Amino acid sequence: MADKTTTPPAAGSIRARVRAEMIDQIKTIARRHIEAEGANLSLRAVARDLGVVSSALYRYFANRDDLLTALIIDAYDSLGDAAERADAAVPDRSDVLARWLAVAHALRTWSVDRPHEYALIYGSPVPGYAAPRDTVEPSTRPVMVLGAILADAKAARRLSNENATPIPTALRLEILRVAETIGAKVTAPIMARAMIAWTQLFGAISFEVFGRLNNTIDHRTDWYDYQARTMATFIGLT
Amino acid sequence: MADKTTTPPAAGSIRARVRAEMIDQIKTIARRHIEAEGANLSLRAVARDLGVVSSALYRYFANRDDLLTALIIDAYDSLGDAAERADAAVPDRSDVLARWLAVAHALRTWSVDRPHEYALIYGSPVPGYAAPRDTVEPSTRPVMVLGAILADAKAARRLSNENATPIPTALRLEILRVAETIGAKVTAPIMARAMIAWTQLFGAISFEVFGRLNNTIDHRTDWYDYQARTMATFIGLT
DNA sequence: CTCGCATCGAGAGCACTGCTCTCGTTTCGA
DNA sequence: TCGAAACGAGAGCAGTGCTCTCGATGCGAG
Repeated sequence: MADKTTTPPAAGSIRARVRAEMIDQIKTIARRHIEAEGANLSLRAVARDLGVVSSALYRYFANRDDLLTALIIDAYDSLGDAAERADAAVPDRSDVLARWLAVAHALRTWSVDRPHEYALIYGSPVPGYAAPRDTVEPSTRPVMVLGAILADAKAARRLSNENATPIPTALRLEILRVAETIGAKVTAPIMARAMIAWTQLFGAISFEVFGRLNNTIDHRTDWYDYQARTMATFIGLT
Repeated sequence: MADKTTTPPAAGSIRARVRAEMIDQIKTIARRHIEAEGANLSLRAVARDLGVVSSALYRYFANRDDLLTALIIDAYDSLGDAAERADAAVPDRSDVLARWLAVAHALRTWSVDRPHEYALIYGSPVPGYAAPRDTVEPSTRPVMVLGAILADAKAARRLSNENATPIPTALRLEILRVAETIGAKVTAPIMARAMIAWTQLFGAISFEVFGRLNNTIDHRTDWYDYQARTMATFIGLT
C-alpha cells in the first residue's frame, strides 16, 4: 500500500475504518477517471468527484505518483487474479494445453476490457519512471501461473522434447534462474521457448489494445486464439 | 507535416526558409525534452529553451498534440529508415535469414537507443488517442521491409513449407489481405507465422525498453538474438 | 517602388494543474 | 480527561496549455 502520509491509526479504531474506506473511494474514482480518459489523472478532479477539497487527498497519498502506484498494484493483482482463476477453472489439471489457452484468453480479456489499466502496467512507464519496490511482487503473479502450468506439464510428461538450439552459457544460466523463480524446473531451451511465447502473447495484446490491429484484423478473438494455440505448439504443450 | 496554423508562405521566400528552420528547431528541442523526461512534454519549456515566448509556438503547431504527432511521424520515419538500411546492407539479397536478423536487430537497437521515442510510437497512446491520418503511412514502413523479405524468400524458395494449422475463413482472408498489403503473396499459414513472429519481436523490444527484463535478463543482446533466430526458424526462413 | 495584408513574436490573461502550509475541528489513546 | 495525532477546508505558489491583442516586419500585387 501507499500511505506513508501519516502514521496509520491503530487497526481497530473507527478512524482506521473510515480511512480505509476513503482510500478505497479515492482509488475507485481515480480508476474511473483513468478508464475514461487515460493516464492523465487529475487529483483535483478526483477530489471534486469525491466532494472534497484537493489538499485532503494528500492525507491519503503522498502525491499523484503514489496514487498511480496504488492503482498499478491493484491492476497487477486484478490481472493476477484473473489468470489464476482461469487456470483453476480447468477441471483436468493435466490438460496443460487447455490451461495455457484459458490463461492466455483471460489475460487478453482482462486487458481489452480495461485498456487504460492495461496501459498503466504494460504500456510505457508514465510519469517519472520509478516503479517502486511494492509493485514487483504483484507484477509476478501472472507469470507464476505460467510457471505452474509448465511444472505440471513437465510432471505429466506433456511437454514435447526440445529440439535444442544452442544458447550462450551466461544467458542459459539466466534463463534457468527464471525457471527456478517461477517454480518450473524445465530445461533452458524449453524455458526459453516459454518465455518467447509469453512475450509473444503480451505483444499480441499490446498490438490489439494499442490500436495496431485497426483496419487490419477485425476477427480479434480468432486471431488471438490462433496465436495462443500456435505458441502452445511452439512450446510443446500437448 | 503539421502546420495548418497559417497558410504556408510561398515556397521560395525567405520567410518560408526561416519558418522551416523554426519548425525543425522546435522539433529538435522537443525531441530532446522527450528523450530526457518522457512524454510529459511542456510547450513552455520548449519555448524557453528556444528563447521565445510560449505563444509563439502556436504559429507553428496548432497545439501540443500536433507537435507530438509531428514527432511521432518523424520517429516512424526514423525507425523505417533504420530498418530499410539494415535490410539493404545485407549484400546477398537471397540470404533472407541474414536480412531478417539484420532488420530485427536494427529495430531493437533503434528502440533501446531512444526509449522514450519508442514509447511514443509503440507504447500506450499518450493523451487523447486520435492517431491522426498522417501517421498511418509512416507507421507501415518497418513492416513493409518484412514484406520485402518474405517476398524474396518465397521467390528464392527459402521459405519452408508450412505445417498448416486450420485458420477460420474470415480470419484467413484478413491475413491474406495483410500479405497483399505488404507485397508478399505467401500463403495464409506462412503469413500468420510471420505476423506472429513480428508481434513477438515487438513484444520482446517492449519488454526490454519498458523495464520488464530488469533483475531477470542481463544478456539482452544475446537474448534478443536468440529470440529473433528462433522466430526466423519458426517462420521457416532458412 | 510602394503600400496593404499576411505573418510574426511579445505579453497579458484565463482556467487548470500538483503541491504546501496554516488553521480550526474531531477523534484517539494513554 | 486531556494532550497529541489525524483530519478537511482554504488560501496560495509555481507551473501548465491555450487565446487574444498589439505593434513590427517581410511579402507580393499593383
